[in-house]
Amino acid sequence: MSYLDELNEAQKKAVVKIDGPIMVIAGAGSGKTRVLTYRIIHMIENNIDPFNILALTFTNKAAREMKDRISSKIGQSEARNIWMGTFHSVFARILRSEAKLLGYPSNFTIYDTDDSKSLIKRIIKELNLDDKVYKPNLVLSRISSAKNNLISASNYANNAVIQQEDSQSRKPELGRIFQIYEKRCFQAGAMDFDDLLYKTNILFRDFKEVLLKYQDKFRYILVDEYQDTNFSQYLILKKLAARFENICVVGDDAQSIYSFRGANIQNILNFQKEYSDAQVFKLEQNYRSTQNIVNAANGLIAKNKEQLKKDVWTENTVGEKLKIIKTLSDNEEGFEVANDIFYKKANEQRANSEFAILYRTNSQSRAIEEALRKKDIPYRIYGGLSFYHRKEIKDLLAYFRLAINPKDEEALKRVINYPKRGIGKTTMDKILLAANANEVSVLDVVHNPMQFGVQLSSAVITKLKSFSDLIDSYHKIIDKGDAFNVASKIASSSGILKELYVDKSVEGVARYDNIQEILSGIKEFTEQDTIEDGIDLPEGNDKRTLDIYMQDIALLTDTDKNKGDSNVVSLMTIHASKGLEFPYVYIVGMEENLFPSQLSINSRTELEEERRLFYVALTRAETKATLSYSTTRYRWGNLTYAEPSRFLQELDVRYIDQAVEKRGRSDFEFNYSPKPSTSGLNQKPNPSFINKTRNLKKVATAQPTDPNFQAADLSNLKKGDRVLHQRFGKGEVIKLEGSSGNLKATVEFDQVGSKNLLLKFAKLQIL
DNA sequence: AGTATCGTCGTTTTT
DNA sequence: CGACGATACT
Repeated sequence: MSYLDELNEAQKKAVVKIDGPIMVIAGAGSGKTRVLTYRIIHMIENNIDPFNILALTFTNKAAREMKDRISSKIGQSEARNIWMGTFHSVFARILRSEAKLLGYPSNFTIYDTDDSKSLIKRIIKELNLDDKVYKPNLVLSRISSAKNNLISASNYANNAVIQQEDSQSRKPELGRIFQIYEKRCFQAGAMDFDDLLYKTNILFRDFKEVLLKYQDKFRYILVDEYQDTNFSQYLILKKLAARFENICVVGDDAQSIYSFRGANIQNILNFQKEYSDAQVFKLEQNYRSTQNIVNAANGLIAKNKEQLKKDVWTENTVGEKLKIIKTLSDNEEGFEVANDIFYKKANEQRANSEFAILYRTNSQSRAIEEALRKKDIPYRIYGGLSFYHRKEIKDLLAYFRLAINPKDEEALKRVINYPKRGIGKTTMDKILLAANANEVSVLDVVHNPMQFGVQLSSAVITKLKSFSDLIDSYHKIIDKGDAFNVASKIASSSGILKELYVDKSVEGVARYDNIQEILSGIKEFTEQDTIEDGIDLPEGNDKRTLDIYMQDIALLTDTDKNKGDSNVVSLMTIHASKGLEFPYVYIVGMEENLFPSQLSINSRTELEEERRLFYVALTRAETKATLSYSTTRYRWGNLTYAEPSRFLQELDVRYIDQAVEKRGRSDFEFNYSPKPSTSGLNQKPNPSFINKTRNLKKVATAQPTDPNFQAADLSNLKKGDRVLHQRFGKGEVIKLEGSSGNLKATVEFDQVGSKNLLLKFAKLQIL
């Protein structure tokens, strides 16, 4: 029983109580993964059959790592029988084996967000609706949240309250779009991400014997990151656990950061109400971070109202205080961060892999990357545009998808004219229309357009025929060989390889390389003996065919890819950093309207979520956290002013290196003249630095800066005033907002359009 | 049918 | 800025 000695008292309690409903509230860095792992080991040591254990994690990577640890303690032959994976991958697997009951083929396609969006765009167009009113993104998120709350398309369309809501927002057709969307997915043999959960609920609701089967199988259920589950997931768990009630959820309400995806923090807050005999254990000792980091994070999160009480503490050293870097541009911010890393590496012999740079939005990575490259610091971006989302990869995968599931409409649309086959837009419009009218798959129509009343020239019909023959031939060989064999056959005979090979441009070569990379990935898959997503092959099925490969990667994200333990600096969004830890963490872009995001600052709950996000970011750091902000930043192509984030001021000054410069101080001005700075690192550029590093056009079109340009007293500025700005020229004030000392004006400039200006920065004269 | 060019619009965050 | 769609031209 040596493994129990590796746990503290609280952890031990959470591990040894095997039966009944249990909630573990695990503070950041408190050994949550260890508890989950040891708990499973403990269960197996106590003769619980691994076949009866279901462990749900947030990422496939987390599942794989946990499985590896368990394997190393109890052996792979036992560990492999545990069902372990994300909600999506586990229930996708169940749905595949029960698909027939729902009228789906077991090789159904999983539509990713791009597929869903493209289908929605198509439907909006077919209905002749205005896509400025029915924005595809908005429609998709409406549908998504409906599904996550188990509202079906027909429920949605027939619900009076929803209807009224949608009419009021001038979008009465949302229900109709939803219904068509659902129908089209079904006809294409496709489920989107939300369907994987939604249809699981339907399956368990409508087929009691199926539910019973899985209840009986999964007698012990463990859920990681419970704070980020949504209603649909909650209900699946509730149903599965109803019979034995051996459910253990682990999470931290302070780290709930996925409400935009339907995650409902109430799930964790209400667990005790749900299971009245639930035992609750709290893990409060932090093993990860220094006292300064833990204390700073505690003080911050205390500002949130809604949370379970806990008291995170650490025995670690006090450590260095948090450092705050102020810069004058986003480029300079990148420079300072790269510089800091450079010196830490040199002076303290740190490895690249000890550093992480975290940001709120993916677009912030650019400036950072540039700076790291200049300093020759190797880095890797996690998340962002995933490998699997690159155009050439998606094109090739679309052929695979179509070969596996010939009804897959989105895949077909993608490749029917790539490489060029002379099948254009008009032809496709006719075909899609006919497919819908006749309720058959698109490929059926392609195969025989006349039969469905499509008028086309015989030349086009021949082209269509040869395409559908091609797909048919792929479909026939899909399980007639190993994945690599079939994949390379498709890659070359479809013409994709050739298309990219002849393109000798830099991008073309890169694309060709990417195709080679995915093919060698498939080769690797063909040769390995277990599947890397944390779920092993169904018993008795050890064929390494292309359709199994596609199932394997459909739900993989970039973060899941194991790119070796190469020694590089990690760049990622804060969301992607959840669950990770690094000795040195840089959190960049600590600015109002960026972090917290401007979309969140008007609602208490959303602002609290941003604060939790900051909490997550801070608590990734083991040794030192460095925060940075810039007073200006390029946003969608033009320069904007930025104020330091309110979160900086929420940090207790006792834990930071240098007092945060309070907003409203006069030395915050953009027109900054070099003067002694407290940080040393901060003082370098004058404003020209900002322009030089950007494109030269901007400098050329800008008004020359007049050093004698004086700002007027703006305290009497009001709406409708005409003003003069030294760079933007003349304009009219159309809006004023904010409190005095912090006033923001929206000015419609005659030449350059509308700009938001902070009056304490902007040099304006009233005309 | 295919290509070139222009205008539009947007951004959190991801399974 | 950059992706994408609509438009106009070859």
